[in-house]
Amino acid sequence: MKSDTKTLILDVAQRLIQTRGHNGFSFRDLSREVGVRTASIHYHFPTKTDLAVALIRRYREMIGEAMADIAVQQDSLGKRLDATTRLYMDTLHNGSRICVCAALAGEYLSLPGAVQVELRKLIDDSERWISRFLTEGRARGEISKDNDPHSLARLWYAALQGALVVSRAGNHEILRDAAGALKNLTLRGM
Amino acid sequence: MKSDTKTLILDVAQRLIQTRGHNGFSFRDLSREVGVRTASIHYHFPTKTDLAVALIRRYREMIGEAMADIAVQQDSLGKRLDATTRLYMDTLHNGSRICVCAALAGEYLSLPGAVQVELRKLIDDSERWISRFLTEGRARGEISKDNDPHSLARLWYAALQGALVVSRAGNHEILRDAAGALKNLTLRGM
DNA sequence: GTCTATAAGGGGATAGAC
DNA sequence: GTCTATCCCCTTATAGAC
Repeated sequence: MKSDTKTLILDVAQRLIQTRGHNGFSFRDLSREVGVRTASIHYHFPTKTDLAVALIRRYREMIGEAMADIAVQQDSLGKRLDATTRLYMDTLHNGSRICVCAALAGEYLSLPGAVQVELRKLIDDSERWISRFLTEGRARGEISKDNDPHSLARLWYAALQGALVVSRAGNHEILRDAAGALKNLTLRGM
Repeated sequence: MKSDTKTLILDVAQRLIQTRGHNGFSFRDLSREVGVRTASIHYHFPTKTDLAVALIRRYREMIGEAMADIAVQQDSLGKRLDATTRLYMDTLHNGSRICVCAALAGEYLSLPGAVQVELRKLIDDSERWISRFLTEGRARGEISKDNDPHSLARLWYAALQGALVVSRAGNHEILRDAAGALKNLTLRGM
């Protein structure tokens, strides 16, 4: 059993960050939900910064695995973009969560330096995965050669992150509409 | 002189929300920067919720005026989208701020109900302005009739908000690249 | 690994003097 | 309008018993 306290703390902390942000939860909140005292949480993660860093690192690995799965299971650009969009939709529909990236980036200038560093790695990684999908799709003629896959990847990533954030506060249809419109534009005429 | 304490409090609070988020600043922070004691801030805004609500309301008016100016000064869809993009770029380059919308939406589930309500109004308003630009542009034949202006407006708003958030934490070129790519896709072949 | 107890400071908010 | 003084609770974090 690796479903021990340490893992449970990370699970709960991640959900709290995705719903309330880094400054929106405390060790006390964690304590209540995990079922141990705050001192026990400090045993596993000496400081809140240690916890946040470990959490982002784990999240980055999870995203990496999910995107690698998509790369293996989906053979066309259209399907890969759909699957990526679905990944974000699932996040939103799982307790109104947004991506850890957008949640933390929103309060970026209040974050400890070590957390900022991990966050940048998460963004770089995620952007690279979408960039790879677009580059491979372009090589296979699935989108116009006029497109710069790197800029287009940044657009996709920004749009997905932003749609998640705005959808939660506004209307959940925004994510579906925005992603649908972007897919149409990306593959138009192909 | 309307540049009184109340206005100064709103100015500083807005900057702090745009850089650190709602849970990332305190009355003490305001006190230091405005130059009055926290009790004086409570005189102008009894609770932090009152302050946030007033601030979003004012921000919404400012955005409305800026978008109305764009509607008057720019006569083509391309120019209007460029001017809107520039509005967001200016925000990012003014002390690494993001839009009040994205800053608050990131910690949505930790916000007081009254603040959530004001935030939704801000999102609706902003989306409507972009939707109007796209609808008018479509009627003038500046984009394909295949586009649904409403979905496209949601894409534009999500992309701009997300690009701002991700750019600040990652790389400021993301906003330029994402907005450039989206403009190309939107006007492609026209 | 988890607990109790506690430190030292920050949080929003109020009463009442000036 | 702004101040001092204060309330009461929450915050992260540590020491040391079990």
